[in-house]
Amino acid sequence: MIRDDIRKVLEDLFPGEEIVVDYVPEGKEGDYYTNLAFKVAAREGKDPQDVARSIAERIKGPMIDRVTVLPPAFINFTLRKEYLYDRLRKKMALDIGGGKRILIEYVSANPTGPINVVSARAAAVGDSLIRLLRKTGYKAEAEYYVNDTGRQADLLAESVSQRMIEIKGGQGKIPEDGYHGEYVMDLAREIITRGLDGIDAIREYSIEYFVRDHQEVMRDFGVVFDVWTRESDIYRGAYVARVLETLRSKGKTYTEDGATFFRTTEFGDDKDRVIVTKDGRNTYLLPDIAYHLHKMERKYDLLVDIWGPDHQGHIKGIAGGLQALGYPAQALRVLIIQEVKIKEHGELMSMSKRAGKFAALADLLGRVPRDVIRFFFLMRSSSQPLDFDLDLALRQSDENPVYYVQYAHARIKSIIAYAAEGGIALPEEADMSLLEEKEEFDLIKDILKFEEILHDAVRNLEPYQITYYLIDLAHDFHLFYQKHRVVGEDRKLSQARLYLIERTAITIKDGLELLGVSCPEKM
RNA sequence: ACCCCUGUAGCUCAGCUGGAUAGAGCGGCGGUUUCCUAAACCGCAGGCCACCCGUUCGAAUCGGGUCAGGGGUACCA
Repeated sequence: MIRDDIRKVLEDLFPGEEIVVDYVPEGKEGDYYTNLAFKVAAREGKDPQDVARSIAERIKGPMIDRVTVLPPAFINFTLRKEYLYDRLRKKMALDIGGGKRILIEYVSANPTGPINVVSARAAAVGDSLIRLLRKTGYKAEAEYYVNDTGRQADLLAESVSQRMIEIKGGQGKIPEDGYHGEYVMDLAREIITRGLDGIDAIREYSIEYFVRDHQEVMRDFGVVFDVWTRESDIYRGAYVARVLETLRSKGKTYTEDGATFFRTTEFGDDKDRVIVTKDGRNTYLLPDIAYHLHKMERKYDLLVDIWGPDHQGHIKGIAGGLQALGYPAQALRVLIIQEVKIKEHGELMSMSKRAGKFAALADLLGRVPRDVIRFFFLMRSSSQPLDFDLDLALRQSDENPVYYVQYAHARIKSIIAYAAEGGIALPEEADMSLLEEKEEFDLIKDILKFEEILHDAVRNLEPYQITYYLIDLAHDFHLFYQKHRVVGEDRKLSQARLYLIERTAITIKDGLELLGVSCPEKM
């Protein structure tokens, strides 16, 4: 990385100093800057600009063409052209992970209804993270957890069986906290047609019905999971019993009013949580801790959970559970993805399961192309609530940023094809010293920046940064295209520019790939 | 009452490990095509970065408080 190369030069001059190197804002001289002089001057009580000048004189590096000091005391670096050409020729150093194993669990929607748009956002983020981590040298696996047992499964079965009674002309009564959605009717009809009866058979069929549904919808969304783990497997493997036993023996539980409490307050929770109710049922927390123990025993270097905002309160319970079992706090990272609202005709639509007609991902996929959905979901930081602008998403024009990026790629491919027709093939190597225009350098620097963007995205586990980068890159390409002809009289120059735009196209393609968005050759 | 997220241009949002005149897209207004895709490009207008106090050479960014919006606070998941 260029950023690190510069940082190393500075670290040699100031060992142990925490050095910040960042991009120079548009319109200022230089490419990267450091604020080092401010810190040194503050510490030594000297004039920052004097300090900056004396530091600038001592800076030398093969990548640096010019060092400029700008008030109040910025030290700016202009990169050498030859260095840029050279970097462009080289492969990017993308092995960040060194083969570390990371498990990302996401979506994990209960098999009691269709997948909603918040889960869809988690799917887009999770899948993109998997792609990003694999690209950067991690062994990343995607996992979907299926809650196929417990109270919710019972409630679903009960709701379905009551609907079956209604369909048959009887008087059904759905439990108050049961499932009232229209989809339960469809399921009830299907079960009647199949001639199934008895609550166990109904439960099993209903659960499998939604597991299949989730698998299909995820496939349609282009999201592939490596492992589908079931809660029933966790029980069968006696993980639940083991967790309970371990917590007890370590004194992390106590009994009150007949219920068993786990001392989550020891791990920063605001109150202790029940894990076994007074009538002897396990709450969700216990099997969930057991599930995480199951993950841990599969030997991952890091567990990542992606949850919706409604699960915020459970972090302490799970994290505390793992710590109580002897695992370090850093072994688990929980990402909370904020909510999604669909906006149509300027109005936000309710996302409640019953009221919202686009609450289900399958419905949204029926109206908006997959590429657009995924791109839009990845345009915001996960920690930000997201308003999905349906009108903009449906516009197949310049205003839609997905097409803006894809178009840059298609345009490049078209130019390359045009050049080939005229007898100028895409060169393996080119004389890059012919590239001297500002727009050309901007493009080269953009391409090289990709490596830095990926590093940042990995560090923050935030793929949305890639989305912004791609819009930026596409813009700089379009700008270059507007000002300069690629295929022209000068054959050597044409080849150099072809090489440059091909590298641009590859970067766009790689970037879109990380987002799970397609990259058409023609538009 | 407590916990989490948020408050930046008319709208949707970047920027927040503190740094240079606060950026982009959309919307508004005005331009660009004898030429490789106009799904493009350029210009103009538009901001007490919610408010107050503090830390600092320096605050949209960090800390405390206030106000406003959303979500969560089950022996449900």
